[in-house]
Amino acid sequence: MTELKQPARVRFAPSPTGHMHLGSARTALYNYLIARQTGGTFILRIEDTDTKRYIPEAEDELIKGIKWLGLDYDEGPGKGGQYGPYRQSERKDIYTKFAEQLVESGHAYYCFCSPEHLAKVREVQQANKESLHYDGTCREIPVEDARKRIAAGERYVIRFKMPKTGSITVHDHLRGDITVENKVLDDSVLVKSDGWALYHLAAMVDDYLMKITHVIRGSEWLPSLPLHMHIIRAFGWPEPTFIHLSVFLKPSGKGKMSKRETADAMKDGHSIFVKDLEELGYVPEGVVNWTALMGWSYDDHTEFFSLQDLVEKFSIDHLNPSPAAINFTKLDYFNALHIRNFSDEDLANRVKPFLEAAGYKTSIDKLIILAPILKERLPTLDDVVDMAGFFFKNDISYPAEDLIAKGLEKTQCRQILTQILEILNGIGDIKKDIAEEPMRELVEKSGFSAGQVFGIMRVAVTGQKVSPPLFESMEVIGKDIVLNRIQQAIKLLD
RNA sequence: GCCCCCAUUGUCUAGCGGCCUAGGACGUGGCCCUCUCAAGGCCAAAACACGGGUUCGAGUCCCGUUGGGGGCACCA
Repeated sequence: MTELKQPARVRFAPSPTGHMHLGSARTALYNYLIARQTGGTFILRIEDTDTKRYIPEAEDELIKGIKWLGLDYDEGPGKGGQYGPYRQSERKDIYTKFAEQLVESGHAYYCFCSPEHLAKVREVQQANKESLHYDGTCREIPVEDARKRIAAGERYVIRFKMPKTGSITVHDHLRGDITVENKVLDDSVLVKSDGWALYHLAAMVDDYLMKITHVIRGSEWLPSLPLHMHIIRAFGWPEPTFIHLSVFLKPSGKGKMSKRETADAMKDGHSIFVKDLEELGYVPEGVVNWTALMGWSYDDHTEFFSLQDLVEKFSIDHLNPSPAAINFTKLDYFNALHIRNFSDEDLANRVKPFLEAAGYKTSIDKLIILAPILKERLPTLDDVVDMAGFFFKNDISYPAEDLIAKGLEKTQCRQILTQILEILNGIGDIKKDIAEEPMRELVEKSGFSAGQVFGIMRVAVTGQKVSPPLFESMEVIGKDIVLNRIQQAIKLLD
């Protein structure tokens, strides 16, 4: 704890090509945590160099998502910062400059191969069961010749000139040293024929220029770490600490979530997309706690963490490199745990939009009163609609048979209701401490079980077989409406 | 086909050579509490993939096998 830490400059660098999912959320979280923990800087960088896959709404969703999670960034789109711009689409010239520098220093070359040629090469390699790689056609074209062809209008890309021999050792903070033979590495394209840099170049350039100290990203990047390190070393830049996070697997642990499985999860009220999670009634505290623990742990028993706890306790030294299967039931658990932890006011405010979306007219005051009896019963905020909707309706409706308690006849139930009505009518107030005692006496006299009597009463008053505690509920509903509903129930049994 | 990574109960994980007859949590089963549903309490079943080494001693280190995952684009 007394360990001195240098302020980290870290970045979350998503591409705006789709919905923000759990994997991204965790990557963003971990980046945020070490930034805050070290008094460093959390940067948002949009990697939008692929104009073909660009989705205009995606950037907004991304920003909304990380803000919802509570991860505010220090530098990035909409925030500025001295290392901007923070959208790669606004940095094209920078990449071109560095790419040319690589050509100049002999670490890269111009390539004029057509896509058709490349496809054919791949096809042949595939047929021969060889590894797939560029065939090197343009590798040895003298730079002066290449420049002439470019001047003459030929289309070209810039490729990295990967050494043919030797090996490179890279370091991943979770896995240690990884050594690969250069000959299995490819002459990857750095700049496309449309002039846009590819990830491999753009990200390395930006990380350097933005003075990134720790690169925390998904493990799908691990195979290209050797290439990235070659690029970094070709420039002679300092090497950031690389941390490749394991991927999330589908609940069965067999592979990633497919489109189909994602849709099926949604039917169950679960999703891997941040925006869905919000709509489904998950709270950021729960999502953060849950995702933080998929791949990281504090000790052998502590599991409840607020964002602030995580800022204090997170450590990149306790990361787990193995892939983790998503466990939605555990998300439900963490979500419920955090909901229970909310103050009454907080819960009231968070639950209100869900009731309103369901068409109920609500008031914060009433919700604050309700909060204590609701808290324990809400796996998600959305559950408030089923659990507490009856507090906000004028007319409740339910099938008459719900009024007939197990083991009782219709007439017996009707009689009980009549007695309940009498008792409630006779007392001044239906507050719990006033109403409960006479009701218990009724149970005693009737010879039926508390479960039977209160069950009938519950349906009559709430219209539901499942509800928050009866007497507390009646108190909130108010005497007039309670009596009225019981009368309705009696009529229903006629 | 080639390359890389990973490997403790169903799932998330603790474990960094002796504190392990392997700990916690979710889930599951049972009991208690109880006006329903929850919440809470108690209890139970459930794991070191396999085979070789190294060591006085291995879940922990090394090698192999198997299994799983990821990557091999003018995507990120």
